[in-house]
Amino acid sequence: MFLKREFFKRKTELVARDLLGKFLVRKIGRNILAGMVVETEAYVGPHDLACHASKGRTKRTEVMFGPAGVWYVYMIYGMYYCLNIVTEEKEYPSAILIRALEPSFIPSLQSTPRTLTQGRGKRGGLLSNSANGPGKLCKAFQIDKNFNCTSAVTKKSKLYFEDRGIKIPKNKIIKTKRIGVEYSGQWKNRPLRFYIKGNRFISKP
DNA sequence: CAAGAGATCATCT
DNA sequence: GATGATCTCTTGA
Repeated sequence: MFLKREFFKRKTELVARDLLGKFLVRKIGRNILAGMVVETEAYVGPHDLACHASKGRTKRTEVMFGPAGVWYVYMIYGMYYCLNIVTEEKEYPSAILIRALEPSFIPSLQSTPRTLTQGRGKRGGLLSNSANGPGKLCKAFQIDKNFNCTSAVTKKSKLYFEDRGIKIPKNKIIKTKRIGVEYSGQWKNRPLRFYIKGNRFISKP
């Protein structure tokens, strides 16, 4: 089943944790790519100095002040895109960065199974290094600025989440500090990064 | 292995 | 004009 707005309209930390084990699904023409979310980071509001919205309401951050279940995609370092899903109530700017996916086959396709091999070289097969980072997963899933401000919770969306019945037990979830936010003062050490313990598709231990 | 540099541009000052 | 929610490649121990 596909995740609706209600799922995202909750405390960001909770959503970030619950997103582990869910599947990101991307439709490209007749093809479908999917991957299980194995790593996320929460950016939890206007006082979170690592959250872009802490700098105020600007053209770029506007989307985070809107309703939950909308994509926030931005370019970073002039080279990569980062995919985020907006959470919580309107007017409360918060989002979750999707940091890594475990590539998967799509059992429902009876034709040749597709794997996540679009992003980088190498021949077919499950690549452990094609979606293990926010920039790389966007490349692999062909996600760019066109998705910014679009909804993830309408049926016609070409990018959305599914619950396929996988539950990650609490003792399998690691909670630690976020990556690349050294500038954010006290917030840099807050445990707002979540990943599945022992999973080999995460971006960093 | 770890550490450092460079690529490259949208966004904000 | 500076900087970054990144990644890959190079260097050196």
